[in-house]
Amino acid sequence: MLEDVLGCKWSLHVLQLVRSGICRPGAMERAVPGLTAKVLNERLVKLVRFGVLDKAVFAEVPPRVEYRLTAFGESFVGLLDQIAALESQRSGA
Amino acid sequence: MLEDVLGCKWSLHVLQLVRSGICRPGAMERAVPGLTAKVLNERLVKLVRFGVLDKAVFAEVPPRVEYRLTAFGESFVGLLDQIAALESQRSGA
DNA sequence: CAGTATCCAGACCGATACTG
DNA sequence: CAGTATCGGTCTGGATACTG
Repeated sequence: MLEDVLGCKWSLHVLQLVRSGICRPGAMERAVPGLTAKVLNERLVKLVRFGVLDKAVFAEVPPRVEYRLTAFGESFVGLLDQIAALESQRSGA
Repeated sequence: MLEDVLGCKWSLHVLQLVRSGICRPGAMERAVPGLTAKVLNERLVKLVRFGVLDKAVFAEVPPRVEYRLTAFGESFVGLLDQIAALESQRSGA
């Protein structure tokens, strides 16, 4: 699963975005240069399948969708953060 | 860097191997079906470059090489373990 | 606006052969 | 035995177009 989530360079960005409140596909697409709807969706779907994200669909018009971190997802990105911290600690300090 | 390490499906296996004492290329190749010398080496080199592994070359004949986890590497795999634990906890329980 | 299908190019993996 | 170079197949990402 780690493989699947991190096998794509965008996954981390997506997770980061959701965490910073950018939880709508359109906004994400605009926020990350180079990220296309297709890839974004692939990631989103997988993240949801893995229980990292939750999908909330609002039956409105225009359609609105929001993604949120699940409890599992929170822990998950937390660990990821620790790794990032470890890394910057190594290369930076 | 996370990207680079996990962008390959073998990286985790390699790390796991080193941790379990299988630290020589030949042994690794034999231990993991489907893993070829080329890919193994690519991973090893990158892992060393990132400071996750340490390479020890023995000037013997036949040539012997051993890879070990650095302090950074230890912390790194530790975090990876926590993620794995989190995951099994999620799907298993 | 969200999501999907199609097409194409590029990257990566895997096999083989060769050097030290 | 360790490591590198080359070549070919495959899989994935990226761009475009279309549907709900």
